Amino acid sequence: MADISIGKLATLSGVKVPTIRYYESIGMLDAPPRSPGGQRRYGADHLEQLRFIRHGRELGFGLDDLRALQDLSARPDRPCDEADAIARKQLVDVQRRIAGLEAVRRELERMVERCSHGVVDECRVIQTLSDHDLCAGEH
Amino acid sequence: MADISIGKLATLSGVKVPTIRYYESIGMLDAPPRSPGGQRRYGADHLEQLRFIRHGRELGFGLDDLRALQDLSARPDRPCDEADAIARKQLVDVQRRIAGLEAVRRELERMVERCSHGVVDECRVIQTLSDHDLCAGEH
DNA sequence: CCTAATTCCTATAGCGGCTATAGGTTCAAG
DNA sequence: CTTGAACCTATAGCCGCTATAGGAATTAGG
Repeated sequence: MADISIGKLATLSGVKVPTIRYYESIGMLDAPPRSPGGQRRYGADHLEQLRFIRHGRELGFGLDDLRALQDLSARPDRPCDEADAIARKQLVDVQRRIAGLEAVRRELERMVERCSHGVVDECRVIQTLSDHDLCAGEH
Repeated sequence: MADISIGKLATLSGVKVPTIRYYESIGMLDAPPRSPGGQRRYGADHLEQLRFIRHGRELGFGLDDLRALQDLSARPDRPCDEADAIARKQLVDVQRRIAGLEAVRRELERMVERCSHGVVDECRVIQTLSDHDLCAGEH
């Protein structure tokens, strides 16, 4: 499991090659040793680190939050309040975004349902955009 | 309702001053006439145009879609199929995003609920990020 | 009418989180 | 030993703004 090329690491982690280099450049991923010719050679620890980042990104965490969580995971004896707080903040944020998108979804459904498939002048889609008062609720 | 300054237009439309200038710079908003000193002077038509854009943005449309919808609304005798298609595409996209966020929300709720409020080593938040197998579903 | 505060102007850079391109080097298979 | 794939760096671009700097114009008050 050692001396993995960046391409192999990309396949194993599901993170694209340029993204891996980007993570290294901003200090999210430890810089690996290099081959004699200067190419990156990763180990199992890098794969683990990258999977942690990827999983966090899938859950919508920002890279700064993930950096904080990474730092915490390196100190296993510290209380986990901070990690908990970051996750809760993320949950609240996701809930807020869902609520916003639900309102948008309802409005779009209304628009599309009422479209008469006639000409633009009578089109509910265009009308609704022009006049917010045609909307059912706020968004 | 004529000769509105950019600041007033911002208040009336709910779009910030730099954003209005940005919209003009990318051709989303018609360039208004200028005062003798070179300041922008808007009319009621600009306000309407800007409210259209703002409303569309609130519904999550991209600026390219809004440009297409703007063009359509200028041709009231054309069939509204295209506007309908854009709105439907947007609805599908919003539904997809909601579904993704719901999956994320469930996972975050699980993480947070199971946090024992102990030390990092036993923290479900960190553990789950490190090991995707601890997740209930895909996301 | 003059001043001072506020608003306005342009141009440019930065945000997050990548992604794409160009032009070159190294590696691995045959 | 050759070829072609994968690698390297550096830079620019994506979206939709937002912030900053360094001025010029406008407006309200005295």
